[in-house]
Amino acid sequence: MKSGPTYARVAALIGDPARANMLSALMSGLALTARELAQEAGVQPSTASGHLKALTTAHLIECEKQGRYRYYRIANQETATAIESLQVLSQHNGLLRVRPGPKDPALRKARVCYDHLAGEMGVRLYESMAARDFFKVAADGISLTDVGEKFVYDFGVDVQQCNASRRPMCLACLDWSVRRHHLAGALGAAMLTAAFDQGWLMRGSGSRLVRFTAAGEAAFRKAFPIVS
Amino acid sequence: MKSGPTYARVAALIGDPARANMLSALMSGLALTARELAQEAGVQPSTASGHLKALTTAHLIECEKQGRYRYYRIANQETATAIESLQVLSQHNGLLRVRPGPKDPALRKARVCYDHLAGEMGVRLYESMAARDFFKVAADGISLTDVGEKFVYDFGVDVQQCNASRRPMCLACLDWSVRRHHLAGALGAAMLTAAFDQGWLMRGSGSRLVRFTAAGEAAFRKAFPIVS
DNA sequence: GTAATAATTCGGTCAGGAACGAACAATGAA
DNA sequence: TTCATTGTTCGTTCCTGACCGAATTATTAC
Repeated sequence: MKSGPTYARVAALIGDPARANMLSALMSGLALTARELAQEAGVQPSTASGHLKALTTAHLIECEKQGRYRYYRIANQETATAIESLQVLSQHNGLLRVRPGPKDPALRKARVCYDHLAGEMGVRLYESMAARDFFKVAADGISLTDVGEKFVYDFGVDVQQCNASRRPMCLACLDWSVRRHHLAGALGAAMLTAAFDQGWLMRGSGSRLVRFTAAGEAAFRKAFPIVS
Repeated sequence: MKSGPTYARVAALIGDPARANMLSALMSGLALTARELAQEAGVQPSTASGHLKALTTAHLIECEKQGRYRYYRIANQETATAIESLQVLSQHNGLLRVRPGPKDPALRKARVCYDHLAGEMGVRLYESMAARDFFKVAADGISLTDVGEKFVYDFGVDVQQCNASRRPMCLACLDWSVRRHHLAGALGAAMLTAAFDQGWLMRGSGSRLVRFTAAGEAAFRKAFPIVS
């Protein structure tokens, strides 16, 4: 019985540290370029290319060409579920390291996912805007409606500049801490910048952590009410 | 970033073909000896010993000493869940091999899990007996009550001989096809043998498949009614 | 007591695959 | 056009870890 079960190959793919680092980065829901993933894994681009090819042929990730960039992302929900269950398993079995106590709820509440807002507040922003029909859902993604465009303009976002960037305008990014979506893409980044400019929040001690000021949180909740 | 995320180590452990073969065998819910697992993996006992040590220290499996045997089993539900999700992922992505069409439902209905009955009929047997208080649940496992002992005696099982064997008498074995329990252990094996002796069922074409005769299925359903 | 079996530890061999650098192809910017 | 940047392929090096066999320990059978 030389060859193992079919799932052994998949587990071996996830089991390599470099590839696992790439997958972890992609678990943010963002699509990243090959170079960014090489950086994330701490290997040379040539090495990363081989890993990305292996992951792609196994259908764990998929690739989208945009100009000279290649954006990679998690291919399907099954892959995300498998990685999540492995995370759960390693945290459960690794009795060594405990989750940070007071830091964790703060991170769950609000953090930066690369350059946009994630956590509960990020989910609130997305769902509040979605409930008010600021987004238009198309086959290739989501985009702003007219009223949505007016809203983000009033919020302090230069819509023209967002459109000009090569980056996808709007992205619905799955939030793995709360299992719901938040807003990513150029618009997500621009809105976070606008919120910073208005003094609503500041970067916290950790690299990903952001903290709302008291007045900023009140203003945020008013600007993004929960609409049923 | 040389070292990967914590779950990479777990995935790598599962990713080795020999270890994956062992885990697959243990996913039956049975506790197996080191030698049986070496056989299952197709490696020498010395090699298997190293694998088992690695899996044990990672808390993926756990070991119980009984005389000169060491019984290994899946350590916890998190491990089983992770392996299951990897199975799902590999089946979903491996577009190559399709599940056998007509064979599958028959296997779901009734099959042999090593030496006892599994599948829907196995679950029915266990749940029917449990509903009639034939089992007594203790901290270290389940055992027969007095009425249960009388029942299996009438069924044609030599209870004395079952007790004499070193093997655990009763085991509740999780059935991965229906996510419910069926009866394993010495009693499970003896009851399957008794059912064979009564001519209720026969071994099917596949090694694990068993088929009920029409009369046998009727008698089985009468002997193990669904009690609410 | 001796023999037999289960399981582990240790030392040595060897292949798979992860890493890098160099060269090349593709695309966008000057 | 020329240059810069992204990403891939190829050839090479090298190290981890999977495997086996022999020896050792522990337990049961005779």
